Amino acid sequence: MTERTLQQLKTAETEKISHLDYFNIGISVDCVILGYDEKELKVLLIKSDMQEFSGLYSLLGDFIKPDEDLEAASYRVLKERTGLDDVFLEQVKAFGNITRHPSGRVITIAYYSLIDVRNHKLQLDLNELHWHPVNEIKKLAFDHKQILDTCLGRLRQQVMEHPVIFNLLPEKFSLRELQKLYQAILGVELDRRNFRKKISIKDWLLDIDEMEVNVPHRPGKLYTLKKQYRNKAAKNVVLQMA
Amino acid sequence: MTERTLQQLKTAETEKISHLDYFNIGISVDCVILGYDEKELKVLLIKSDMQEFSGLYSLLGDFIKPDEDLEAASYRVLKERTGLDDVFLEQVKAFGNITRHPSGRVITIAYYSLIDVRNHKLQLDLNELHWHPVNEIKKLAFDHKQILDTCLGRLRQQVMEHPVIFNLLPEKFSLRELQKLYQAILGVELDRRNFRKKISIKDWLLDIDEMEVNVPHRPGKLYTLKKQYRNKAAKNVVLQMA
DNA sequence: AATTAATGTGTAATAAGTACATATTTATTA
DNA sequence: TAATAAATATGTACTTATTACACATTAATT
Repeated sequence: MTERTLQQLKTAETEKISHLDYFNIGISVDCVILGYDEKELKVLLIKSDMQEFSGLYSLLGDFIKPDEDLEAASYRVLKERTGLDDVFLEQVKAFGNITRHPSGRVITIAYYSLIDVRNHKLQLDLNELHWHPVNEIKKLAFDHKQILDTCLGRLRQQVMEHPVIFNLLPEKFSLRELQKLYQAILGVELDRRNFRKKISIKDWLLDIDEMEVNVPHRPGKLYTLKKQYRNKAAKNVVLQMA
Repeated sequence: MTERTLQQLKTAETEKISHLDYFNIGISVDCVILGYDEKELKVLLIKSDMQEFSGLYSLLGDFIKPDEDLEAASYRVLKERTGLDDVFLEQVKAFGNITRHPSGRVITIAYYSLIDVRNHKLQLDLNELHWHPVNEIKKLAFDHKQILDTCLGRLRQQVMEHPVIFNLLPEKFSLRELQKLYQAILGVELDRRNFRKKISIKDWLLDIDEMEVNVPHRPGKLYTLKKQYRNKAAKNVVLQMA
């Protein structure tokens, strides 16, 4: 902020009209909540009942409260919608086209969140929330398709560099499950031996000396993410990037 | 945005108190305007005259107008402050801690911009703007040091992947100049032969069959960035990432 | 007992990254 | 004008990472 803008802020605080000029922009957060289930990457959506978007789904979001940090607002949306609070969440980008919201000017800050669907009990029914396979989504309300695509792009960018993908898996998982998940996110087939070599070089995993159970084939070893890489808070990820 | 939040928006529009609840957050853009001069990476700063930050410098920013796109706001700041309009600009991150602005709640969206200092005539004197070597900056007003560091991190991340660095150089440049700039940004020494190999593999450059002049040593060849990579608009970069 | 569907493992070939030295060119200086 | 300074231009051996690819083994199911 600069001198001149502070000047403007002070002016805005004393004059009613200026105040409205500078403060009638709404600010929201929107969360791309991703889960992995039945071999697909899915996103949590709610049906839009806005006339403009009838029949379309939208991301989960809410307005930011004046006394609420950005991260707090996105965690609150998650908590309110899913009941979860110990989840991975990272800011991706602000979206602010003038026309993006039919009811007025709303700038939104997009976050993406990764959730282990199997392990957490979500309270989906209460809110008419549903998981939708990301690959089948053609159109969403507002600019939410663009937000979704941007967040998926960020996820793909992060996934080979940082151990974020494990937030989508249960604590114990096999290398097959992990590889399938990478393939679902990256949209490519990976060679099994090369994949295992690559993962083992990163040294993220701990062999816990347990085996898969209830699989209709030879069970694989189970692994877990090493403790030092378990960073669910967005803060940690942000620090890594800086 | 969801049903419930739209509900809230509509409520906010009709009730005075709720309106103030949801709309008394200020939104600004702040620009990390980077230039390269005299072998150093520099950032354009203005002296803060807020009491809270006396003696400190701050980034260039302004409030977003209700009828103004985010990108338009940051381009406007650049244009007003430097007179430039054909520059590289990319959004990095929103910063929204409750306490980040002493005068009230202000969420800011940070952009970074890359400018060829030698080629553009900046109107710096009018605004009391000055270039500061980024390596000498210890403290800035607001959370601007954190914003600067985050933007520099983003720049470092981009610089080997995408041809953005050329926005800091004149149209024609030698490989020595390019290497010095990479070194300034990345903070490392690079081997000259390996650097040239790496750059030539990327196939970004066009040999224009000209030589440096007025250098106190053997002149090097001059190169220019191939036309297909000249993307100054932030839009293009965003698309690449998605 | 046979079948199914996985697991677990290694090597050769190619590509990319790193470390490193010498002859050449131009401007400057003695 | 000869010597010096400061850079340019260029290649190879070594190491590391990536890719392509096949077979014996295990447990559950039929």
